[in-house]
Amino acid sequence: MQYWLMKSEPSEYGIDHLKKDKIEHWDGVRNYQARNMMRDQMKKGDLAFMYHSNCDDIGIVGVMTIHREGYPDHTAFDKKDKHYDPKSDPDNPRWIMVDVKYKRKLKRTITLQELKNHKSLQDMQLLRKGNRLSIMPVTKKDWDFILSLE
DNA sequence: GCCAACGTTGGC
DNA sequence: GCCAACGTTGGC
Repeated sequence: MQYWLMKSEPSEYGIDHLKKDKIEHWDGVRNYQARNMMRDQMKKGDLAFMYHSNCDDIGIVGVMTIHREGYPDHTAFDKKDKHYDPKSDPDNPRWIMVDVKYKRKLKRTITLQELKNHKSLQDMQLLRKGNRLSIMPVTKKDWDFILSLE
């Protein structure tokens, strides 16, 4: 059982969308490191924070469950899709996605600024300078601590 | 809108 | 395999 953090822009797809949809595929990841984690490490039943980036209220907003393990991201084959990738061959898909399931919305947003203020979280990958990964593992220690802030 | 920090591409 | 140019991410 592992813990994760997954970034999303709420103007594209946020926690309220997932609350309504209940289950959604996490498509559009076009970064090899993030893909490899979805393909090799994410297991059904793992828990993930949803993190809102590029918005007025940056931070952790909810909890999701990994509902389906890695499978081909079909949006890479769709010419009309924003994340279309002509180099992804349907017979040998380059990109992977998982399905996530809504678990709950946090009572409040735990902001990036707040996370930065906690010494015990300073080693979190999220807080490392220049970090641009949209999917990253979270240790159980950090997971529990962050939830205790809620 | 700016810009630092990456990741990717492609010529050599 | 190197590296410059370019594109993207994401906080501010």
